[in-house]
Amino acid sequence: MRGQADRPVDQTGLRRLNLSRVLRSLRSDGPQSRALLARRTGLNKATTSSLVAELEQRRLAQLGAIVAGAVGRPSQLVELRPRAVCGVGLEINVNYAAVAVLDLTDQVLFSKRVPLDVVELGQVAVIDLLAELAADAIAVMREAGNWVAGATVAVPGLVDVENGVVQHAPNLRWREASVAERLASRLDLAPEAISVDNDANLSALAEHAVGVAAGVSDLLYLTGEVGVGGGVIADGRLVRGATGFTGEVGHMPLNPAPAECGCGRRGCWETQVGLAALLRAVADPGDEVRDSTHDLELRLRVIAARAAKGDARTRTALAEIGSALGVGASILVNVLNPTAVVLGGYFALLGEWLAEPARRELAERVMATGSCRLVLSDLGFTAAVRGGAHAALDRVFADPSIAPTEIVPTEVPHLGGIA
Amino acid sequence: MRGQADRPVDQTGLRRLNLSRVLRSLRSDGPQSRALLARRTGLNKATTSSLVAELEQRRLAQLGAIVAGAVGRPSQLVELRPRAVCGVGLEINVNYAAVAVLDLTDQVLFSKRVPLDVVELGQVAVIDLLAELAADAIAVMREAGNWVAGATVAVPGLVDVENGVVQHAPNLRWREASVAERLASRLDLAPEAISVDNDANLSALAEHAVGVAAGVSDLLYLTGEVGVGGGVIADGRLVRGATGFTGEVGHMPLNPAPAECGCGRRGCWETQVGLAALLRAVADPGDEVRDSTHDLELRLRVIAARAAKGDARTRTALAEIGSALGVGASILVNVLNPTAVVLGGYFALLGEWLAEPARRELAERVMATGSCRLVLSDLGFTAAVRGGAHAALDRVFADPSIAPTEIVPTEVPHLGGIA
DNA sequence: GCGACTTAGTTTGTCGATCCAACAAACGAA
DNA sequence: TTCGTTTGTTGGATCGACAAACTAAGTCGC
Repeated sequence: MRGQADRPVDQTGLRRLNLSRVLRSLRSDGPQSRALLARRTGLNKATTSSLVAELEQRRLAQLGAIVAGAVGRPSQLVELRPRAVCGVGLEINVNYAAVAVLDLTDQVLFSKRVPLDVVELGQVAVIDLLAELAADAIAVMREAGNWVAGATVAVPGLVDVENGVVQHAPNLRWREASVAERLASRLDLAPEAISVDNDANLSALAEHAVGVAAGVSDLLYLTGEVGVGGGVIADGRLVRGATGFTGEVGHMPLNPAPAECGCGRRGCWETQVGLAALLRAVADPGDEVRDSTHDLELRLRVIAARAAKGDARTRTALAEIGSALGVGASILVNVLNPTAVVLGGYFALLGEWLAEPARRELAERVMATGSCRLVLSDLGFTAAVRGGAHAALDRVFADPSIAPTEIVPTEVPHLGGIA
Repeated sequence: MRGQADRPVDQTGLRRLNLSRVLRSLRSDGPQSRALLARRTGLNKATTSSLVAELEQRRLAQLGAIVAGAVGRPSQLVELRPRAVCGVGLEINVNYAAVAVLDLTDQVLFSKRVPLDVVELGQVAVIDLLAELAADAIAVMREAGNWVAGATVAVPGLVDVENGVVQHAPNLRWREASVAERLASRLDLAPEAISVDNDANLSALAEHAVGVAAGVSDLLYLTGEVGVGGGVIADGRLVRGATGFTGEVGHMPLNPAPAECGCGRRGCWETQVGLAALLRAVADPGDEVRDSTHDLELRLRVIAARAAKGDARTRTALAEIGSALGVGASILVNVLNPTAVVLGGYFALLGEWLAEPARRELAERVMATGSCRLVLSDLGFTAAVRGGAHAALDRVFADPSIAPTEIVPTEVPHLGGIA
């Protein structure tokens, strides 16, 4: 549900493009005067004023404080308008569904997470439940007078982004699920405003936009879940690959011990650093942390607590997994040469014990020494929804003219009593 | 020597963009009528005519055959103009320097290759020699009335593309070489028309543009030289990474036998599939193919001949290297999910024996089964220069208005004798 | 062989977006 | 208080694309 070509062919297209330039400058450079905005965008002062006026009417920007103190006429700041235009991020995972709504300033306006058993419920019921969740959030937003720019669904699996179809999500046991279509029929949103993407991709976007790697234009996101997911951002753009498989890093054949993997192959990286490998390494069967009926996050905290206490087995296991993580990451870093590797999912939760061994391997194996740092995500399990909301908002930043204009009561000028 | 931001801010910028759209459509869709061009670009017929006229004046396009036979008025084809505007590709490698000049239709207008010992000559002498080579080519072009759009130098090493500086080229023993600057002072070209890039990157561009993977927008290029180089194109764009190290795939730690690598580490992929590994595997010391005073291409042909004859040692060695190539490639394919993997350098020359074992490993290890094919480059050792020439021409495709207008004698309309 | 139809390309006038230059507004500095 | 500086607005001027009407040049059907 994307894919219109770049088409600034006529003057209105040019206007769209310049509106976008100004809006994006407000996002990346913060509040600033129209004069500065003009210098930064290379546009004329007069044009900039006109563009800002239009952004105001579309409720995307607003005039703020007046800054005096310097030589010359004081300037009035232009800033992104909070709580007026928002984007909806949705997520389906094995154990839960979630929503988050962000505004243009990346403020969270709404957030909800419900546990559920996706495999048991089945595709249709889950999507309908997600639609309800989304509809609620959208209703709340509209009641508050906000305009909803769009919604993006994060799914752990292979997604045909163009058509909004989940092609294969092994952990959900889904195949060929037309998520966007089904959602569109249940939500009061334009079809092109609804999209679906891989969860690691969206998490990478979130880290790029607001997380620990904000503004980094080349980054690699690695998340430890049931599998191992990867999201790649190169030169500020998400890399999806020819068929959307980019980031299927869990199945790199790296494990020297040819352990069997769920994918049918042997020696996959996942068999070293996946969640199953972690649990097997830190505890025997029957241990509470291996009881999958318990909440994953709680079990991970138990593991973290044991490591903190100095439990030898736990520490050794985490150190080994950290090393394996570093070895795999070093390969990716040599190929992609990112500025930062961001660890998410359980990697972030146990990062305190995983990061150091991983960094050691990286330092030893990476060619571009010193140019890449390894950091832990602080978005936790909300990275995907935030990324989704951000992706939805990106539609507005790319083309601000899709935002509706406020119906301004056209100030009929008083003509001194004449009709 | 690049990096102006995207700046279609005013109407002339819009015009530039539309000129580019038309020109690129001519490249990708071939000769076509103005009416069809208008439908394809989404521009108005009148606008398209005007744009084509300007492209004609800049000698980028020309009117060609008239196509009749269908209902309606016959159409006149518009096509890229051959032999009028050209780009220069340059290459420095360990044993040779090379030039190639291409026109807009990818025709080779000039080509030359001179053997030399780069290490012995030293930076300054080599660059000066390259400048001479380039100056000759440019002189020939200008004599023929052609306009030279720019020149791009391919270097086997890490390049700061922005500033045209070779930061480190181990095989050349170069460090911090201001190639672009030095070349600019010796060539009659604008500084911004001269750029430098990694040879594998440019080769990947060549394969993307004219080679076996023409038009493929997600591809991985792997070249076997002294080291192993990689070039990544994702979504039609070259991926360079944060510091230009993208494609340093030779040093992925994959070799289970921890053989020592030139980089100081152990177990690098290069120690399995690099040229040194090949030569060691196929022949004992003293064998003619290991005599580095001979031309590499000839020695490779000897190896190919032995394999063709059925020599057991050669065949076994090639099969093993092919497998190792496949294992490494599978990792990259899982990460990047390209449509095609193109093998260049010595991989292509010995491709007949390397490809099959490599394909077997790929088939076994790649997640996105069936979506990626492995092919051999047919550009041989000219891939880098061709890619360079293409990169130079890309400046024109991106902004046709940089091409000079032909001085057309402005037809003063006869005003019936009145002064 | 002729008119009806179809498609290619041009001409003319209009619209719209940006730019430029002049100007008003509001302040600091001397 | 005056001068210089900077912000933001106003009123043409310019330029590029578009729409619609028109000319050109063929095919098709009878």
